[in-house]
Amino acid sequence: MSTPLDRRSRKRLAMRQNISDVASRLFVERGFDQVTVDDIAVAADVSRMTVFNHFPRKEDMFFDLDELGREDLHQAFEQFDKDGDLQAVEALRLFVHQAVAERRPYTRFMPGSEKFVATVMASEALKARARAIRDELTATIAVALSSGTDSRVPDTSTNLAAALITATLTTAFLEGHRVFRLSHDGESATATFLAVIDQGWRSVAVAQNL
Amino acid sequence: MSTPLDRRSRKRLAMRQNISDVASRLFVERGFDQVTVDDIAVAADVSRMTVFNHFPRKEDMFFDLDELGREDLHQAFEQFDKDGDLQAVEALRLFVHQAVAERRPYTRFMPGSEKFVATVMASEALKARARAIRDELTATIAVALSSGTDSRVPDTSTNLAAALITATLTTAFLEGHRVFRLSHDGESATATFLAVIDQGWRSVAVAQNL
DNA sequence: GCATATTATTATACTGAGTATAAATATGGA
DNA sequence: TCCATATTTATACTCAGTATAATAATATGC
Repeated sequence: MSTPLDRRSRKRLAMRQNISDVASRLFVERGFDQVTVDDIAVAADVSRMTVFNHFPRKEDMFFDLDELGREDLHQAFEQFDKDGDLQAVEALRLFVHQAVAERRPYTRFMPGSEKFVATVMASEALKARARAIRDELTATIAVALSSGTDSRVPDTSTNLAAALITATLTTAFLEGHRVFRLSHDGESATATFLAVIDQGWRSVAVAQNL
Repeated sequence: MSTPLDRRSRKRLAMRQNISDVASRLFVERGFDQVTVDDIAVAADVSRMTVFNHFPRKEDMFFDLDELGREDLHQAFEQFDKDGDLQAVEALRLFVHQAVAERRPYTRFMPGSEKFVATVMASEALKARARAIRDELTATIAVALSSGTDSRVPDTSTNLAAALITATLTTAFLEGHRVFRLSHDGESATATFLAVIDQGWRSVAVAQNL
């Protein structure tokens, strides 16, 4: 998966990571909209243009996309046979459960992630980016669900299923954090998260059966 | 509902409408991102600040929110008893069917609306605003669904139901327009739209029954 | 090592959305 | 007409994002 990197690539990665880290710290401390790109450049001790060289949008420094489990998702679909939509949908549900069991970062409800979520919630720009990522995820899932079918391009039922799945994932995530904010109990937050997942998935199954 | 307006209010409304019309025409002609607020101000023969006085965001000139059926939605809920979620959900489905039957603007699939959708699709900024409106709608529906219950504040199941409903509405809309783009047949586009609605609503019913 | 091509950083200048403020103008009521 | 309240306007600003060209760092061929 990962080839050994030469020095240039390593330095580039390190630069990128440093900018992202510095920016994320500032965002959490002061709020996304209260931090300018100049602030970040100064704090990271680079020029403003270097920041934009690594991150085309300010929001990208906070949503470090590759960390959010996109590659995981691809793996999830590859792990299972896909000769029917229903199987792929169930594979996805199992993947989510597995991710929780393995305590992958994006499935954990704890003070750290609470601050992350709070920072997103406090900024229209970050919420907008989160919504865009959500829609990209819907498209990705729709394509994945249809890759096992004849047409290869998502039909109406598949697009509906993908939209319902993403809606479920989003709600599970939000409700999990809502419970955590109220209870400060990661266990019950996770339980809520998985309950929403399973409840939503049963709905998708209905949509799948025409 | 509407009180008779004095001249000042009438002038204000007319100014707002004119700016919105001029802007929308330019957006459709050239694309949202190819039109600056200055362009709009010049075309409407007002100062730039007047434009922002009536529309805090550039996107608001294209999404004339009150035209998109928000008040209709409130009416939809008021028309029905709400002593249980299931009834409110069904009321909403009937409202959508009724809106189609009455050929309300936002349920029509025709060349005019095709250009509208194409303009939105061609602009990240407009798509972002559409997503934000979608989330607001989800919250509105969640509150409406829970207003008949004891707690009055949406619980987890209600939030999931609202999210599934919005996902269904969005998919129905997009699939309707996709069919129309392919077939140029408003009838089959509408049929697809309603089919997705009913399919999605059956899913919601499942989520509602725990 | 040295010359050369490639890539990364930087300075500078620009566009365009959105905000703040205060002056000027229009409207409504007495 | 006089006064109060809205509305429009000019001006100046902040900040994200883009374009470009110069400089610095790194990789490669010799």
